[in-house]
Amino acid sequence: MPGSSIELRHISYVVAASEHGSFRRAAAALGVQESAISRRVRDLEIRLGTALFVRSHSGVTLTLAGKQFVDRGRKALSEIGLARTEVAAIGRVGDGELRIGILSSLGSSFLADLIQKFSEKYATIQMTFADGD
Amino acid sequence: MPGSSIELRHISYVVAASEHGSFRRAAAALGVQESAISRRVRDLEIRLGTALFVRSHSGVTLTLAGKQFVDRGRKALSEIGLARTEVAAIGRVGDGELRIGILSSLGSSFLADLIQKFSEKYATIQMTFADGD
DNA sequence: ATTTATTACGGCCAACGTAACGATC
DNA sequence: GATCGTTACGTTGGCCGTAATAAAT
Repeated sequence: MPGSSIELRHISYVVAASEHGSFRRAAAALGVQESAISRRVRDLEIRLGTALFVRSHSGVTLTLAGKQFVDRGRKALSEIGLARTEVAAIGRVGDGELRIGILSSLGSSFLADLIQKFSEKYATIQMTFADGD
Repeated sequence: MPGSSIELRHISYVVAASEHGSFRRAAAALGVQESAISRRVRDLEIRLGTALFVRSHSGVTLTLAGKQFVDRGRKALSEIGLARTEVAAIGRVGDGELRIGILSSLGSSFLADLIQKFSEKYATIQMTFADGD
């Protein structure tokens, strides 16, 4: 049994290999060993029941199934990339704008309760606790 | 240092938690322990730099960032699901239609070479080797 | 008492790096 | 010799389950 589920790293390997036309160059670009790409791709092909690449001594070429897989895989990777940037942007909204002159470690539960109640109603609140400056 | 990259399993946890409104019920639905969901989500939040859920004693609720993340995450999961079914469909095209009266173990290299040349030109060929019947 | 999330501990296995191999150019 | 993919071996780090903790209903 190969790995139990398809993960984004596996998809990255396939996409990189398709872009570079070779497991070797894909591995260099991703900073891993060539054998890692070879094994991940092979296990993925076993799980899918279909070859994704045709191997030759001059590199690798996508099969028809491989092309479809790369199309979908790229979209999935793109969605996650967008998720990261969007979430990071939201995380920065209001960053540093609210400053409360209490150290959280003092832990008067009044403030904690207040914030808790507030955050339950407005689930978008972002809290940043600074210890020093 | 939490895990080094966002993976599809982590996204599944977040989506399930958002659908069930609780880490506990999400864990039951996915067949894992509640602590696994709690840890994965926490590490993901650290990596993203933003809370995805507001925790309470009655369950969890998505933050604004969490909603965005779930939207994108669902699309990514959907793409991978489509990739699987499409690739499986392609893998089955022509299955069993080509039968060659030679056992691959006999290994006359002529046939192997022929198939290799053919598959280099038409990268969509699917090969199935049967030993017996 | 039940339901909720969190966290420390120990173990497992998926994935990796290293290294050796076979094949082609 | 250089480039390409594959495979065996040993290791490690990410993830999990168990179990204990804490807070609220």
